[in-house]
Formats: sequence, structure tokens, C-alpha cells
Amino acid sequence: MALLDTRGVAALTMRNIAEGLGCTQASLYRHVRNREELVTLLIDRAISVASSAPPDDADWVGKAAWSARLFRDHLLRHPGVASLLRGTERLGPNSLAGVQYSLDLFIGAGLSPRLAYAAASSLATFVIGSVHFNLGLDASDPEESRHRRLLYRSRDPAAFPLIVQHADTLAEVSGDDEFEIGLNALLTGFRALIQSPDNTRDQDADRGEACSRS
Amino acid sequence: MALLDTRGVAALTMRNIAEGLGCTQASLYRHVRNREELVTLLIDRAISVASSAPPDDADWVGKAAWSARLFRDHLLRHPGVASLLRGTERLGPNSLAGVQYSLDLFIGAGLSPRLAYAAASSLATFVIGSVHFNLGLDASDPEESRHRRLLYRSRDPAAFPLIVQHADTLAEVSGDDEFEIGLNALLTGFRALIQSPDNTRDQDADRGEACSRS
DNA sequence: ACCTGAACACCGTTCAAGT
DNA sequence: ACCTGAACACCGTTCAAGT
Repeated sequence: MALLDTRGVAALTMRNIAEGLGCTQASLYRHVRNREELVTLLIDRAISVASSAPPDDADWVGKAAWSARLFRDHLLRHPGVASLLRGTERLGPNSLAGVQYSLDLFIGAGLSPRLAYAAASSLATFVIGSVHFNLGLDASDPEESRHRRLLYRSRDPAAFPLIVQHADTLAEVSGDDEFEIGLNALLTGFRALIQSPDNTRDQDADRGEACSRS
Repeated sequence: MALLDTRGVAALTMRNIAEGLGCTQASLYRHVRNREELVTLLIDRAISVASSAPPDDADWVGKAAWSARLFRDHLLRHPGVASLLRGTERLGPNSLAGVQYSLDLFIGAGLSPRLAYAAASSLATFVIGSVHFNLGLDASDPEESRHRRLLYRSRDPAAFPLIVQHADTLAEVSGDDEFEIGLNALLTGFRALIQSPDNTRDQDADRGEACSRS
């Protein structure tokens, strides 16, 4: 039932689902406990993406970047799916397949299982967050840049001097640009993590950075 | 009206808001067009966070990390706010103040305005996405790790060998760990971006606009 | 100008009653 | 066992009518 692509997330009601399946809304509760459970099942099924493998001659950075772009493109093509993605869904089989793949990649690159898991989670967080950020904007794509330029230009120069000064430049930065630069930075950071000592093996002794919170 | 903290996002209905304000639901539409407009106004007001400045003796990496952690802690303390955050809200004055601050930081560090903007956006994307990922989990914090361990352990070893093999290690990685490692990687990547040539000035900016200034 | 009461068209969920 | 019809308690939004 990935036909929320056609009418959007707002139309994904129990009544509409039942109509599409040719039964009444009450019947759905015989197969599913909540609407939330139905959504969880739907989401995991909709993430049958990373099936196409990255080019085999690429290094691990290239493969990670390739998969991340593939995942992002898939979500951008199916905004309804993306708007339903929360963090609780790491349990479905398709999500776990993604975790398994990432672990394989990052452990093979030299990270400890712990760091590989954290790196994979960070990457997924960034990809999903990046799509969330650009959800309502792609529809108004041609107007979007102009709108942002006008918004930035008309701010108070005393309060936001840099925004006003560079309004034209900032307005031209697309969601793709942001994603590519962030993706690159993340992978560069992972590579640095590998090259530094003490991180290829797991020892949860405190590292240089202060990780403590209040 | 940040009293969605007490009852959660599901209770943020026009009827409840009106009751809290001592009027009827219909009256709200005299001051606001949609529920969405009300939410947008509410969100920007709820992001009056970064008011406390980072320590002045830190370098730009330290300041960026400090602000990112501050923002994340604020969102974790107010889950209702975080669950309403989408990407469309960069227009409010408080959000723009965050953009202005980040631009100041990254341009001062040596990035071009374009890259500084993309870096700031990536960082915000990561912070917000990280909070989204951990939203429903912090409540069940004590049980969460055990639950994940059991889930990972019971998977099919043929399909998810690495997950099963390292189940105990992976289950112990907390949301804080993931965030710290991703944050570190992002900032490391930004630093590498600065040190590489050709990035401190804007290449494809042929316009007369000055792109770097004191 | 601002507010009210009442309605409209929805929503998720439940439940006795059918077969 | 599975489905149905009808109801319940909500929701966002609108609008004639008040003051």
C-alpha cells in the first residue's frame, strides 16, 4: 500500500486505507493493533531501497557516499515515506539490513564495532534529517531561491548583518549543496577517526573530547 | 504557550489552546490563519536557546560543539518542541539569529559564506535529526538498552551476522554516544574543508558581490 | 473589531451483531 | 475467525449572529 505516494501523508487514514483494500475501517483492527503499528509495517516495507549495490571498485568512502545518496534520492522521490520516518523504526528487517550493510562497510574500513555503529547511525540521522529539511520546499523549487533571497535581503541589517550582506549567495545554496557538503564532512571525519590511533579497537576509556553532559 | 511541554504534542489542539487562553476555539482564527501558522510562531519562540554564549576562550570548533550540545539539550528537555521541528521554519527571527551566529563562526574560521551556510545547515540538520531519532526512546531509557540487545541477539545470524555477533556492544551505544561521534566527525570534516585550498574563497561567484571580508 | 455558539466534515477506535 | 454498521469522542475550520 505505498499509494500514499499519490495522495500524501494526510490522506493515509484508516478509512482511505480500508477503501483502497475494499473493506471497512473496522476490519483493519482485526489485522493491526493501531494506526501506528500499520505505519511501522508500512515504513519498513517502503525502505527496500539499498538493494542496488554500489560500484565494487569504489573504496569504503565512495560506497558509503553512494549508498547515502541513493537513500536520500529514494526518500525525496517518496516524500510520504520520509515524512513518516522517526527514530523508532530501526527494528524492521529492512532497516536492520541497512545497519548490517553499514557495519560491514565501516568495520571493514577499520572502525571498531562500536564506532562503526555510531558512524552508521550518524549517517542515517543526517540523511533522514536532510530530507526532512527539504520536504516542503521541493514543490516550490523554482520560486524557493527567489523567496529566500527576498527574505534574507529584507531583514534588519543591524540584527543579521551577515545574512543581509550575503543574501544572494546564501539563497543560491540548494538542499543538494547542503547535503553534499555535510556528507563529505561526515565521511572525512570518519576517515580521520580511523587514521587516529586508539579508535580501531574498542576501549571505552575516555577520549580526548569532553563527552560529558550536565 | 510553551505548555505543550506538560501534555505533549498530541494535546496541542485548537480547543485546548483556546481553553488555556480563556476563549473559544473560533476566536483563535481571528489572530492566526491556520493551526500551522500558530505552530510556526510557537516554534520560533521556543527556540530562544542559544542566548547563553559559549566560553570565549574556545576556538571555533569548541564554540560550535558547545552550541550544538546546548541546542540538543534544549530540544531533549522539550520534546514537544522538537517533534514539531521541520525544515520550513528557518524564517523566524530566532532561527535566523542562529544562522547569523553560525555564519559568523564559520566565516571567521575561514570558510566562504557559501560553505559556511552549508556547514551551519548541515550541523542544524544533524542536531535536529539526532533529537528526532531519540525522541520516543528516552522515556524508556532504563529498558531501552536491554530491549535492543535482545532484539539484536534474536535476529537471524545468516542474514545479520555482524548485528548478532556484536549485539551486546551495539546495544550499549547510547544516543549521546552517537551524537558525540557524529558531531565530532562533522566538525573534523569542516576543519579539513578549511585547510584544503580553493575553499576559503567562493569559486563560482563571478558576481560583483564581495564574498569575503574582514 | 473582536468574540461566541453551533454546525460541518473529518479523524481513530470500539463493539454488539452478523456470517 | 473474520467482517459489518453504527456509534463515540475527538479534530480543524467556518460562519451567521451577537456586542
